[in-house]
Amino acid sequence: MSLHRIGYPCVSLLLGRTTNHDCTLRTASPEKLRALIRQNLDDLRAILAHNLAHGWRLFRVGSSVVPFGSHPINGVRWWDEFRADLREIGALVRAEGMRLSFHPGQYTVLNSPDPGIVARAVDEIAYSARFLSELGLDFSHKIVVHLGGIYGDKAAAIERFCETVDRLAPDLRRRLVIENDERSYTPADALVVSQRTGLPVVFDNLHYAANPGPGDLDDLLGAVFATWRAEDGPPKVHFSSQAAGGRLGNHAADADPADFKTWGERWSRHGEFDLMLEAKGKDQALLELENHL
DNA sequence: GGAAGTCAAGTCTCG
DNA sequence: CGAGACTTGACTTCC
Repeated sequence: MSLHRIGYPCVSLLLGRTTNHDCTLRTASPEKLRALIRQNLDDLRAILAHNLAHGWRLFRVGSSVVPFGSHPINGVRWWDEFRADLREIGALVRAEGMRLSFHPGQYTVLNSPDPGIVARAVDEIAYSARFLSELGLDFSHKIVVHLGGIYGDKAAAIERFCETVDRLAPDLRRRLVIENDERSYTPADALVVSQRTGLPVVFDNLHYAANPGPGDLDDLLGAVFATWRAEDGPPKVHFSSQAAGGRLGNHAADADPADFKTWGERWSRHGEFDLMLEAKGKDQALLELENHL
């Protein structure tokens, strides 16, 4: 299998640590935010060391690593105050050939007809990009976003997404990658946007199962992998198994080894890739999976 | 200390 | 047109 790096998002269940400690807006204060950032960076460092010990070199940083990182309530100059920690973590990542990413949540919508929503989405991208840059990481360390809503006219919605991306500062645009989702945008849609914007495409197998759209799977995968240029690093994929008995698209607690083998071999036909396991069981599920291979 | 309620934000569907 | 789902863990409050 041409699997290069493997990893999981945000939380280590094995260590009981997370990069997502946060607070409510109501109780946020500079002192509290500082304490949370400190805790998140400490946990990030511990998680990366633990991951290395297992040979896991891919990790998604939680969007709350700096709580309210793109919100006006957070005026902490975290890039100054935690410079030493950020540099140390970044040096470890580079020295060990690890790859980090962000994946902002459902509220980050770059193609909304509402300019205020788009502006806040751009702020969230800017904060995430800044975090990776303050670590000293190159543009292979990505920010993964979905394309957003449809608003009754997919062609117009895609057009708005592309225009927003075209207007982004280069150091933000070069961090951005787009992912197919489970109800609105298929891999074929993401490829159209990629051709327009130059953004690489992340292929998610479970979203594909729920919302395959047009196109032969192997043709799609070939085209998706080809969207990654040298400066972007190897193609990234998201893998998860369907939860038994859950709604279509629900992530299972664990990775199904047969499912993993099928998709792993399918992806391998198109070249080397990095794989993010999106299971509720996080690194526990990853360990389980490796024990069954 | 455990249990229940709450949380910045957006979009879509359903009643 | 308003309410709830989506997805979701961690915090906050209550007892």
